Amino acid sequence: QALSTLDQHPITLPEKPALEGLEAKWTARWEADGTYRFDRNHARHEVYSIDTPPPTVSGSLHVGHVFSYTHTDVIARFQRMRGKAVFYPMGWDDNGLPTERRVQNYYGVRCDPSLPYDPSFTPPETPGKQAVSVSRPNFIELCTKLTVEDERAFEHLWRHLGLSVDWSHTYATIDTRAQRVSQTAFLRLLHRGIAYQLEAPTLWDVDFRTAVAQAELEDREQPGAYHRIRFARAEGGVVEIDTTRPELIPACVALVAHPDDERYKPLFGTEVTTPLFTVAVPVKAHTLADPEKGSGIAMICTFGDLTDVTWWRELSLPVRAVVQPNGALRPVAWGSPGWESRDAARAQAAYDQLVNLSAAKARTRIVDLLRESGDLVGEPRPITHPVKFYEKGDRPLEIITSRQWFFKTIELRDELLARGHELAWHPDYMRHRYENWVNGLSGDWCVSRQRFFGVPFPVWYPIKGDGTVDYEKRIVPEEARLPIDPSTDVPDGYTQSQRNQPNGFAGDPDIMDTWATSSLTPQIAGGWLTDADLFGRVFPMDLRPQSHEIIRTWLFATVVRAAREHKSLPWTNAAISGWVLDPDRKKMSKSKGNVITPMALLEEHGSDGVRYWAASGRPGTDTAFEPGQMKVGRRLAIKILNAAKFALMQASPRGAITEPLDRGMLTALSRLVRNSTAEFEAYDYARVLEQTERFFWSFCDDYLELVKARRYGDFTAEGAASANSAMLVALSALLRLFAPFLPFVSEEVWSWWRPGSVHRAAWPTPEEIVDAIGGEDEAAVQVFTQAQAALGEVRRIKAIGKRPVKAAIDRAVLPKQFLPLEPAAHDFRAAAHIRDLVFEHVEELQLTFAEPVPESRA
RNA sequence: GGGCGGUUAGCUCAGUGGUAGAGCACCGGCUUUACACGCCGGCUGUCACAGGUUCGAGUCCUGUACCGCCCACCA
Repeated sequence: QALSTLDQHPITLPEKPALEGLEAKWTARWEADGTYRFDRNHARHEVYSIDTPPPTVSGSLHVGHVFSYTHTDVIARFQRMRGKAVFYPMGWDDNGLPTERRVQNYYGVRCDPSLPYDPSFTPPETPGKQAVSVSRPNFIELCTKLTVEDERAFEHLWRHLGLSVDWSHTYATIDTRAQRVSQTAFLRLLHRGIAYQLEAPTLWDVDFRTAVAQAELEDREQPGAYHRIRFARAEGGVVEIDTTRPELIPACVALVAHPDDERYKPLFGTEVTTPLFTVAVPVKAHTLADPEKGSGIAMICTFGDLTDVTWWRELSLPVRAVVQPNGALRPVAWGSPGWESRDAARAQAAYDQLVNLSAAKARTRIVDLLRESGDLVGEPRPITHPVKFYEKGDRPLEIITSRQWFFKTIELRDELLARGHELAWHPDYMRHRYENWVNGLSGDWCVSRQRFFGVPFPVWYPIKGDGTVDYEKRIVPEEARLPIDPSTDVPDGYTQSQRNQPNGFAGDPDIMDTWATSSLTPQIAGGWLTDADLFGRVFPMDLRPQSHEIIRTWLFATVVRAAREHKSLPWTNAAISGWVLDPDRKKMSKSKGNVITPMALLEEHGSDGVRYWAASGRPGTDTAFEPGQMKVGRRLAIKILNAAKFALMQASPRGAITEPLDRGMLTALSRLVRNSTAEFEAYDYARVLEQTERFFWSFCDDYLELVKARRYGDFTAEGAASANSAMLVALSALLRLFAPFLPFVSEEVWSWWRPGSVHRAAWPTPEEIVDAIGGEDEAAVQVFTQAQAALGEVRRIKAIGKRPVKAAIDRAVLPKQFLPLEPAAHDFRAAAHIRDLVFEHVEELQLTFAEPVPESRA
């Protein structure tokens, strides 16, 4: 800011500046003043909009959240100071299994979707031993009630951390608006044939009893064992297969080997008989069979793994399913249609020992049976192998045939790759994860879950006269009716009494995958459907901040939905945060028991101190949890208080900035501002902090120390005026450079002498700084930088005091380096902390100042 | 098996072809009138390894090793 404007405000300094209490003071003030309120009276290009990740409120916030949300806030504050109207909403992810589990335990209830809504229901005071069954709407009410309390605690923490969120723009992924967006988008996809229903083998969690999507899988290395099993050949003899899942022998529908495998070529087209159950199954050829694995020939079961599904589909095999949704083997009447056996009595006798056992228990049992029957060759050979798990599950996934909703995504692959290319990634290499995922998509997106707390599918089905549900004839509501819950709401033309009756209707029992709703966060937060004016000003958004492990889920799904609904990207930039690692280099997480309460950290180190540590983490880079860095940040904040106090405590006289040291410092500062702005534009906030901090410490330790005597008036009034004015110009710019990182201390110091909030002040420009000295002063920069270097040398002379002074100066004060210092010589002579030693020998120094400059350096 | 990062001081990490850096930790000195929550100084390096390009490589290229993450078809 120009010198003249710096003169316009009175300076009010506290006796003893301190960080304590700044969070409470300024969060209240910012709220009262609406400092971070989004002003929608701006066109799209004047807006910077952020698709804030909605944290899962049923969990607790941990230091990883503080880390990544600080990154977003730093960017938001920068953009705001650059003059953008920043749209920075906050969402709460309260939709999904984690909340559901928490509510069940907290209130002692269980959701039963067949029950009618009870408006007068209140949960028991203390959860009873027996869970109380409640309707889905009642269950959702309890979820909402509990999450509201969680959200309050989260908001308090976020405010204390200093997030510059506009708290009038909040949403929850289960709230009415989100449900309406989610259901509307679903119905539109349904009408366009992009959402479809299919009865098909699906990955299934037997504990949660729900389908899960490809994106929610993880592989875990599990102990297992190869079992070599004999199948009887029709013409006599046996064929041996290896399997890790012998309990699925009753579900075996074929054997398969590679078409080029000479060992098994003679068997293709023949039948073999399964052990124990004596079922005749064909031997087939398929290229997915690996001759190197096991005995080279595999058993196909319905269904042991995803390869089984592929074989089953491509080889047109029948289904013989034994695993139930709860993971136990279902009762089977051997000899009945589909379960034909050469010896049904023997099959039944064997199977009766397995029925209703879990897969793991059935495996143990069948091994005994196979051993007794002589069909087990040798003993099981232990191995460890990757097994697919639901990421939140405890038991391996099964594959169960069920009716599920899907969104077509495979057909979109090329467009999705193009969108990923179009998106600006920070850091850029994160785009590979997305491309990797899109290229590896193996099926359409299964979006239905057999759970309760979520957005229901807004669909009913007519029931035929014979009482069967007609899934082909869906009944869907008008968009204007949304959101609806088909388990309690009644379709037009029906009455409640016709629910689940012949010639009546049935509601779709499922809910949507949590990503099916959270993939619409830009639409939910931006007011799609409800506030077209707002939506037009914020969408597509500017920034999606998120962590890298959910690129394949949240980021991917959001890109899919925007491509479908808006034919665009949902945002132009994706900023990917790394993880916080504990001292063992492991990701900090609740399960590992190494999580530190964020509020305790903020109280110990101050929000600015914690933010300093967080903002030092570069985009995408995993960062060690390091309280030491928080202490450093806290010290920096304290230093800012004290340096500002020094600059402001005797801020007159003021006047033209004439001294070379002052002019050089400001020119260097203008270059810092130029670089910082470019780095911030490139989302490299950590570098801005690092370089600003470096400049600031030198500003304190070198510049302020050198000009101290001059500003106190030891020389001329003009010299003092030059120093005072330069310090004010520098302080103004430095405070604004620090403001995105250290919002509390910056605001505190700003309030001593500047009007308004620093967070609404204009981001500094190189021009405003050099304007104060009438343009860049390159010669003065040399004085300034040489002064910094020379000061270091001079300090060493002092420290080496025991050596002969002449030798020390010869070593340290390289004459050629000192030439540009002559204009600052009086500052050097006056600098208190070096005066005592060095300038006893001022004669020597003056001699060195007089050395001519070598040609090579001129 | 495929992909992506990383490897620099005891620790955490910057380093954008041109004399190896910062902070922390450690050791020593200093009540110095903004700050002892401060200031000053010191110690600490086969820049993972091997080749190559270049006048010059921590930096660019090739390969190897190790660490981490993402993905993949569980016989």
